[in-house]
Amino acid sequence: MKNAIEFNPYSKACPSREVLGEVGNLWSVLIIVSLSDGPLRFGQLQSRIEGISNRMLTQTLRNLERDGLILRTQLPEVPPRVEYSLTDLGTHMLKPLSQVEKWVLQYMPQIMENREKYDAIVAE
Amino acid sequence: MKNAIEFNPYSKACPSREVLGEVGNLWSVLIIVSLSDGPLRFGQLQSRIEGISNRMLTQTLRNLERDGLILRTQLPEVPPRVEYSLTDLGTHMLKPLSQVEKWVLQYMPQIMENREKYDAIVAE
DNA sequence: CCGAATCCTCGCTGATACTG
DNA sequence: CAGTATCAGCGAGGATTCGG
Repeated sequence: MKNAIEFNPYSKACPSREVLGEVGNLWSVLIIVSLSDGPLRFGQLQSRIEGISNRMLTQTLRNLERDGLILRTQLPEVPPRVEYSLTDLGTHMLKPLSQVEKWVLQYMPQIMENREKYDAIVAE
Repeated sequence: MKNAIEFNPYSKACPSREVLGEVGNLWSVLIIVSLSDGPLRFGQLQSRIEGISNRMLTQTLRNLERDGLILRTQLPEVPPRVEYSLTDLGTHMLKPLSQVEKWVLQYMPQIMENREKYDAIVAE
């Protein structure tokens, strides 16, 4: 498992599966895409991503920081000011992730329609 | 919420958030990308996606079918033969999703490295 | 072979309260 | 402001069994 080519998310124990699940996670996507415009503070993220709990925001930020996708910068001020920004790696991941978000938004109407049809058929 | 432009995953109650979470889900990604080569049967999917349980495979397939991303085709044979294939909509979603998978695989080594560094620092 | 149904558990997640 | 700590619930998900 030394070479990149050997990573395989279809394999049960491969760490790439974990990463794929983590990166694809809703909160991660929303956070990463949010940071595409530039650095944001903890509170700014929390208000932008409506409904994310304190706990989940913290936890997801930590994971992303650990993977090196985002950078946490604590400014020496009072009251504390912490900014989160995308690293180069994070910027790379942003591209495909924002595509996913874009596609979902674009096809939402069709998906909604499909669901209605499906539910109507199943309900009969 | 009639227009596509009005969907917003940053809004708590918007259905696009649910869809984004569902599509980004690990199992969904692996299934959709798996089907990019052509139709696969239930059992084929289960063996390709190592470790997915009967239950999760069924459930995820149903959700994807409901959203209209995949098509379930039951062939009139004995024993039963069921094939799953991507719909046009599914094929559209495949593009960004396979990109995500590709990026993850490509940067896995760096991510692993970042994690080690992070853990080493935190552990001290 | 495909999958529905059931049971059970474990950890994700939210809510709340508290600290530097 | 930016978290950490703790607790409770609840739903995702695995294992197993059964049916078409």
